[in-house]
Amino acid sequence: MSEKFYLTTPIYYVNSAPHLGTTYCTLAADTIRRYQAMLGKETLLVTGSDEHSQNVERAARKKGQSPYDFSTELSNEFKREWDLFEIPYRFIRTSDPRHHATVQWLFERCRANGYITAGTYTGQYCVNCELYVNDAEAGDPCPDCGRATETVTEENYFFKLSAFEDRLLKLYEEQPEFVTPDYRRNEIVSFVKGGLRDLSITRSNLQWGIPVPVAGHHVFYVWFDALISYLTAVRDEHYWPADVHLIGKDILRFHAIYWPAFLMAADLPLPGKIVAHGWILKDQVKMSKSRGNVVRPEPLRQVIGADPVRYFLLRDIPFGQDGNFSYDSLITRINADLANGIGNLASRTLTMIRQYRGGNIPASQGAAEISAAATDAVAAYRVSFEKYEFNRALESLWTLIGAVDKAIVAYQPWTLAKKDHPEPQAKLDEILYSAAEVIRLATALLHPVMPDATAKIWAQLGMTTPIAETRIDQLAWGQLPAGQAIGEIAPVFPRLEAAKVIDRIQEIDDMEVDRINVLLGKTEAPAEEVKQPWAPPPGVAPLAPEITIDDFVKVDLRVAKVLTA
RNA sequence: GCCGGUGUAGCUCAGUGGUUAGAGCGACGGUCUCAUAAUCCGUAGGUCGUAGGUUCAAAUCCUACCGCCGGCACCA
Repeated sequence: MSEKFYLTTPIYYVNSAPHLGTTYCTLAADTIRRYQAMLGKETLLVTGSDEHSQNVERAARKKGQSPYDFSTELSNEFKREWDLFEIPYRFIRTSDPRHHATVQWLFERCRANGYITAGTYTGQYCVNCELYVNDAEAGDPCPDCGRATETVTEENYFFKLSAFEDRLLKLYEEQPEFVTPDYRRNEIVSFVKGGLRDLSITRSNLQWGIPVPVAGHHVFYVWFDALISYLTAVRDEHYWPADVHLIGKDILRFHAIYWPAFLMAADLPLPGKIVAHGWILKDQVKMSKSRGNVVRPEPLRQVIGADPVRYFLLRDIPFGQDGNFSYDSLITRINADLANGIGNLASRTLTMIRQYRGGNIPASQGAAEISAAATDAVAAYRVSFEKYEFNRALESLWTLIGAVDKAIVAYQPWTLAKKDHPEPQAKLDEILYSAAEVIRLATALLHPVMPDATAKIWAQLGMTTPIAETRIDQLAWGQLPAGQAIGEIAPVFPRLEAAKVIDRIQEIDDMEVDRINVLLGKTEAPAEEVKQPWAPPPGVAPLAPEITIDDFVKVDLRVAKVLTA
């Protein structure tokens, strides 16, 4: 009976289509899941869609659809994207009757244990937008429409979050990795130490939601709905509790505080850890619909391919921190590490094996320095990977790849091949075997990150066992069988030409935007204004015509501080 | 405002008291030829945010200031 490993992404809100942020999280989750599978575990990745909200209801109505039909189309959009990225998942919708039943069941359990109370909720509400505005004072403007909000008071049900302060602090202390990375844990600890207030978990004037099993009309509000989907997805299965909830830093508090408290209140086992990642910035600024700088995954996948995109995101961004996305860094990274790095190493090694050894892996122990470096790299990779430090894991592997490239130049196999004596021939076997064996080890370790490309290299090496069934905890130097016939050689990571690639991405992105706008019921294309050249605001003199560089060097620019005026 | 973090080469970062401060990428020059105009070698580039202090010795510890980032209750 193998160990199970259950992890989740957030269930994504159906107010928009997948973007690079949701894709990042899902790709990372897929990578973690594949890694755990290669440790021999029975794995499950759950993702899904969060559908109940006033906003969704309004968007659907505007488009002339029921909230359910609207949500169905959008959740299909997420499924479609993960399918295209070839990510295996189990999908849960909050509109699913099974989920309704689970939420109600959990509510009853919490209530039976005395953690649900009836109370009065008072807050600010925008009648126009039908929106609860949370940290607003009486009369504050609505963030959406700017009209004054009204103070509303209604009878609600509350969750006694305040009863869990001590137990939560004990959890964070006894299980320090419950919240990862550690700086996020510190934030959570200090927040809880500051005292917890009870949580209003129902609303009486919303329609599109899960009915609360009490007299009168109430539906569950936000978190006592969304979080519970993780449980719904595996209800009555051996997968619970989740080993990892992978989330963005913006929803950490709900996962690290509310969620364990709900589960404690219901006497259910707690998840293993909450892992929070950062945001992806586009050219150093936060992506947002209003800025019109949202990066969509589909053009990247179509033009560059899923595997290089996955590699870039995990290699270039320290997991947990915010990271920057730019076409320039993407293309540079792919060319340097994939095309010139591992791709070229595989290519040159296999070609030499074909040319000098008739396409059969030579028999050799390999070079001592390389086998030692490889053993270290494998260990370092695993340590970093299991701490979710993907960038460091990958970096340690590329140090090894660099060492092999260096060794090839030092050995000069093309010179050795011309010498028909046992000694140089043995040296030739040694370097060729070493290089091929490093490729095998690196490819196996990289398989969770780049499932498709690594399978191709695996086949080129002549491996006959499925790469996904390789046990990465059993990798050791020297397992590449001597005499094995290599497969057909073909480049796996072609070099990218920046200008062409970017043009093609833009082209596809334009089509994507149109398609998504139809889906969301938006008629006019938004955010076009950001592409307009900058214009001076009223009262500011228009810009003078630009000058050439030749004129510019003639300009004498000086800075002065005005002391009196 | 309060709390926490951070500021090191053009870019991304490593380096928590001890030799002339490092890596990758990018730039430039050279080289091999097995390879995807790849590899490899070399060069350029840093008053380690600023000002003090502790110490025989500080990027590394302390203080102040400046900049940036995060958290400070319901942001899916």
